[in-house]
Amino acid sequence: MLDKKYNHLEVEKEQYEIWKESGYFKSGRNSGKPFCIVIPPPNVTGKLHLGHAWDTSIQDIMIRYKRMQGFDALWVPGMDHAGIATQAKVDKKLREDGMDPRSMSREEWLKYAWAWKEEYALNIHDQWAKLGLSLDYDKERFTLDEGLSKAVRTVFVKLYEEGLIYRGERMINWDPMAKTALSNEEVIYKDVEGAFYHIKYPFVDSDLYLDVATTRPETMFGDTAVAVNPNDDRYKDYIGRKVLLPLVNREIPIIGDEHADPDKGTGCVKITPCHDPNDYEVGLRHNLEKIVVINPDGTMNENALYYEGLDRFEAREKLVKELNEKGYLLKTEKIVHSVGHSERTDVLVEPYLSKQWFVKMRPLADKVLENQKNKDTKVKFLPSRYEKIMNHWMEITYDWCISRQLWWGHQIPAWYKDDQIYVGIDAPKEEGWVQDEDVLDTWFSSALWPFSTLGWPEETEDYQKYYPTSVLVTGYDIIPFWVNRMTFQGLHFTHQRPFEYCYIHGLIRDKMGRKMSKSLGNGVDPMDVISEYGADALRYYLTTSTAPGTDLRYDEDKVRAAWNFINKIWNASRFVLMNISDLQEEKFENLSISDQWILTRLEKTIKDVTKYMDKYEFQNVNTILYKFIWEDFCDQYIEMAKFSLESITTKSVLKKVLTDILKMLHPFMPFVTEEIFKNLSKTPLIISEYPKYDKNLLFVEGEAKCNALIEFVRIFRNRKAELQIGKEYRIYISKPNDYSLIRKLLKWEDKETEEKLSLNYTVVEYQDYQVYLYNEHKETLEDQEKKLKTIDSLKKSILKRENLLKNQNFIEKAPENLVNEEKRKLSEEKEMLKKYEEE
RNA sequence: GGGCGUUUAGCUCAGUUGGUUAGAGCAUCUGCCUUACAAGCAGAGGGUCUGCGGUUCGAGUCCGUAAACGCCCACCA
Repeated sequence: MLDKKYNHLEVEKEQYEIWKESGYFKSGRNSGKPFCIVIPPPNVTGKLHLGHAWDTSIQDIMIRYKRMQGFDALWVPGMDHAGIATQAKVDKKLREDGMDPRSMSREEWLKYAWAWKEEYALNIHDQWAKLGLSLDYDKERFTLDEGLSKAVRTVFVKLYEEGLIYRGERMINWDPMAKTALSNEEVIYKDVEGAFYHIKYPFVDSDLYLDVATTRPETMFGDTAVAVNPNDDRYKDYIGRKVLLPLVNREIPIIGDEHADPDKGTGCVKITPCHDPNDYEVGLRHNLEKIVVINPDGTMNENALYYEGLDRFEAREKLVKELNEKGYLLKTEKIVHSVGHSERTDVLVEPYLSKQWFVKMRPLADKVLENQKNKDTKVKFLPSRYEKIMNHWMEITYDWCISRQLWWGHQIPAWYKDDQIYVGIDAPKEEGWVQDEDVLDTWFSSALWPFSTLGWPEETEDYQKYYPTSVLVTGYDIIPFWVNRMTFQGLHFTHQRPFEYCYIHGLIRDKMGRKMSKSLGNGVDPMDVISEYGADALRYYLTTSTAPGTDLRYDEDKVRAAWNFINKIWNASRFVLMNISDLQEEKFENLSISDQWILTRLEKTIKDVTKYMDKYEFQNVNTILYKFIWEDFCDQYIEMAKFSLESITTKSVLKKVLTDILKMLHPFMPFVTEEIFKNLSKTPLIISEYPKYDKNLLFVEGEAKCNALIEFVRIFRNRKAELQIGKEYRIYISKPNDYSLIRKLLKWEDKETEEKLSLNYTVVEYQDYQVYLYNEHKETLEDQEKKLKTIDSLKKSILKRENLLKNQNFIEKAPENLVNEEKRKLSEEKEMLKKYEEE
C-alpha cells in the first residue's frame, strides 16, 4: 500500500537500478518494428544543464512510449569528446595543479585528458540515472573510441580520394587563446564598443595626405596598399601614386579596387592581406606583398617595430597614443560594431592566413538540397519550418575548415615525408613518415554519430536493423553545427537520411526570458530541481509546457504545479488501492451511468492521447490527460464511486481506469507511475502494454445521461452558492426515485421534504432534472442582478443563433449536424429564458 | 540587407485540416479541515485573441498590411 504522503525522494531512490539491472532498457526485447534514437552526445566537459534534461526527457518519452507499444526500441547513449572545450578545461585543471600543459608531451597530456573523461563520464551517467532515462547502455559509444575513430578515418580517406577534402592555405578564423583554427560556425558575432580611428597617410610626393579610417589600427604594420574605388571621383586620380605608412615609413601604393566602398568610412581603406579576409582577396587581385604582424597567440611580432611582444589590444592602445602624439591621428569616432568571438573561449577571433584542411562543401550540400525535394526520402522536420534553416545553410555554406591545432581529438590520418603526402586509414609501413599533428573538428566525428554508433563502416546487425534512425531530437541552435552535417555525411556515406524525423525544441530561458548563462548567474541545475521536486515533476514540466520548437521560460511555480499534479495522482491511486484490495476478479456487470461515463471518457482519452503521442505533441497530450485525470476521474468519478464502493463493478472500473492512466502517464513520469503500478500488477509498468482504443467500450447514452447529471449538480451548487445557502437547507424532488445519486452527491438525503412547501423556493433544473430548493432568505438585490445578467446573455445568444439560422447561406453550406445542433440549442435556450422570465 | 518567430486573462502559455458563448496553470474573490489529497474541495470574477483591411454562411485560426519584441543568416575599413 502507498505511504500516506507522496515523497519523490523515496519513490525515485532505487527504481532506476531495478529497471536497468532487469534489462528493460535493452533493445531487442520486443519483436515489433525497430524504433531508434541516438542521444545527442553531451560534452564530457561537465555537468548536464536544464537544456539536456529537456532534450533527453523528450527522447525518453518517445522511447518509453514506443517500447510499451511493442516496438523494438533502441536508445543509444554516448558522449562527445568536445575537442576545444575539453582541452581548455583539462589545461586549466593542469595549471591549477601547478603543471604546464604545453611543456608536456602529447602522450603525457592525453593521459590526463582520458582520466578527466572517465571522471566526467561517471558524473553524466549519474545524472542520466537521476533523470530516469531508459538508455541501452550495452550500445554506449564515445566519439573517440576505436570503432568511431575508424569511421572517422574511413570518411576522411574516402572524401580525400574523392577530392572532397583538400589541404590549402586560406584565410581562416583563428582563436588566439586556444591557438587553433575554427570553422565559420564557431564564430559568434557580438556587438562591442570600438572606435573608428582616422589616420593620416601622407603622400610620398606632396604635403597632402589620405584620411584612412580603421577599427584595427594595430594591423597597419601589415598594410601593403590603400584602396580606393576606381569610380570614386574624390580619389580616382590618386590611383598609382604612393603614400607613406606612418611610423613604419614604408611606401605603399594606392590601388583601385571595387572592395573600397565610397559610402563607407572615408572611402579609402587600408589593405592588410594577412589580417582581413577581404584584404586577402584584394591582395591576390593586385599581387600585393603579404606581411604578417600578429603571432598565433595574439601578440605583435617583429614586423610591428617596438610593439613586438605586446598583446594586440595593448598594442592598439599604445599605438593610438603614439599616432596622436605625432600628429597622425585625425580623429577618433566611437562606434558599436559587431566582432567575431570564439564560441568556446569567447576571445576575439583573428582572421589568419594559414594552411589547413577543408571539406569541399558544394557537392555534398547540393546532394542534401536535392534529397529534400523528395518527400519519401527527406529528413522531416518537426516543426516543419526548421527545414528552411537547414536548406538555407546548404545553399550558402562554404568550405569547412576541419583541422584544429589541438591534441584532444582524432588525429588527421595524413602522413608527410619530404614533399610527399599519404592519406590512409592506417599509417604507412615504411620508415620516415610523420603524421599530421592536427586533429579534426569535433563536429567531424559528431556528423557521423547516427551511423558510426551503430557500427558503420561495418555492415553490423545493428546498423542494418536500426539505421536510418527514427527521430533525432535537438535544439534549434545545433542545426548548423550538427543536424546539417549529419544530414550531408549520412546522405553521402549511407545513401539515405540519417533520421526520418528531426524534432527541434527551443532553448531554456530564465523567468525574464534571458538566456541562462554563467555570467548572468541565472542558471538552474536540474539536479537541484530533482532533489526538490523529483525527476518526474521536472520531466513533466519540461515536456508539456510549450509547443514544439518554441523556447521555454523556466518557472519554478510550474514545476511545483507539476508536483501537485503528481501528488494528486498519488492520492487518487491511494484511494483506489485502499478500496480494491479485496478485489479478486474484475467484473464489469450492471454498469451504472457513472461507470459508463468514465469508461467512455477513458476510451476517448486513449484515442486522443495516442493521436498526439504519435505526433510527438506532448503539450496536447498533457491537456487531455490532465483534464481527464483531475476533473473527470478525481473530481467526478471517484466522488460518485464513493457511494458504491462495495460493488465489484465499481472496484473493477476504478482499477481499470487507474491502470490505463498510469500507463499513459508513464513515459512522462516513469518513477511514480511504476511505484504505484507495483500494487496493481506483477508486470513492471515500463514493459507493460500501452492502452489501445476500443470503440466497443463507448457508452454514448450513459455518457450523455451522466453529463446531464453532472451539469445539473454544477448548476445546483452554483445556485446554492449564489443564494448563500449553507449546510442547512431543504429541497423537494418531484421524481424522488431517480435521484439517489444526486441526493448523495449533494449530501442532503435526510433533508428532503415530502411535498412542496409554501416557503420561498427556487427551482433548479436542467434537462430532466428539477428540484425545488427552499431558502428562507428572500432573493437579494445581487441575485436579481445576476438573474438579469443571465437573462441578458441568454437573449444575446438567442439573437445570435436566430440570425445564424435565418442566414440561407449557413443553412445550405454548413454541415447538417451543425445546423441541427444550432436549432436544438436555440429551442433549449428559449425554454430556459421563458422559465427565468416567469420566475 | 535577407529570412524566421512571437504578440490570446494580472503573469506564463495552449488553442494543428476555419464551426457551441476562446482554454489551462499560477495569481485574485467567496464558502468549506466532506474520512485519497487544505500542495485539497465547491463556486465566482477576469480576454473587443496587437492594429487595420480582405476571403468566407462563419476567422484567434486563412490571405494582405502595419507596429512592437525576439531569433537566425549575411555584411560591417
